[in-house]
Amino acid sequence: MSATEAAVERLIRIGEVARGAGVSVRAVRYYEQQGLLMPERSPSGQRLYRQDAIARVRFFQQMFAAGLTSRRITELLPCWDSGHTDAEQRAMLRAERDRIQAKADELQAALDRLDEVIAITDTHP
Amino acid sequence: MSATEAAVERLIRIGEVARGAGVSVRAVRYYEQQGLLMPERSPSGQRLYRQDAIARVRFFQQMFAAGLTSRRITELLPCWDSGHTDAEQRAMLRAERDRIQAKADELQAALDRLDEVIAITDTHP
DNA sequence: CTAGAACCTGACGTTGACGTCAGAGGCAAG
DNA sequence: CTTGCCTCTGACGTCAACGTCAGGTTCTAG
Repeated sequence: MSATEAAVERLIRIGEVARGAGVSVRAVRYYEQQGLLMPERSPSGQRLYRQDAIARVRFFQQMFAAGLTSRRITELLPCWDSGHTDAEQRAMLRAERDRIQAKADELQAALDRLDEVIAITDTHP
Repeated sequence: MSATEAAVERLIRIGEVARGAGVSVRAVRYYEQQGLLMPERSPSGQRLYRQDAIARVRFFQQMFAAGLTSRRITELLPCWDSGHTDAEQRAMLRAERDRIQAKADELQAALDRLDEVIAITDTHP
């Protein structure tokens, strides 16, 4: 494996990214539109992604599931990519963390109430 | 306190329900539209709620926060009110419970990833 | 009696992450 | 060459839980 071979990564098309990450092609295009993913283009205009795009999309899904918006993710992507932050970004990170924690607590409370109902209705046939 | 007094509950108007539960008046009307809340009406057409409407609205909020739709809540309200369920309702209860649990796990995973980033960026000023 | 707060019924607007459709081009296999 | 799959760019549709506005009625304090 020469140095030039190491530098030339195998690029993949949008379908492979979508299948790899378990999302739709439409979703991957949407992420680009939101500034989350900036693929190269082939001479004919087709999107060409690096391998790690799949992991990135999975990461986006995880953040979406946690209630972050694509806008918020774009603002925090530099932290993730460079490992460097300013004060404002650190504050945002902590704010999001606290928000997610609060939401997790809400979920747990709802879970407890549902479990109560389930327990009651299981003994009351 | 006579028997008739006990039977006549003090009814409240929509504003009091909304303030008591910490939601908007619009939200309370919306819940009625979705079949979640069926208040009486005064002769002039104003909605009159029983005291427990406030607790019900809080319950709705908790279920919404857990990702249940108003439709799902209406389907499960009989369980909650009567404590009685058929097989289908029990299955729905368990399905919702599992969905919420899965979502809680996702949240925890997202939280862990954010905490990683926070830890790294805090040591990398 | 009157001003202002609270209430009423529609009905259209908002937000986010996509789904879906139309019409046109691109790419490998036979 | 053509068949069939993949991809492209718009652009409109969706869904849920409300927000918001308009125009009118009702209740209540002074």
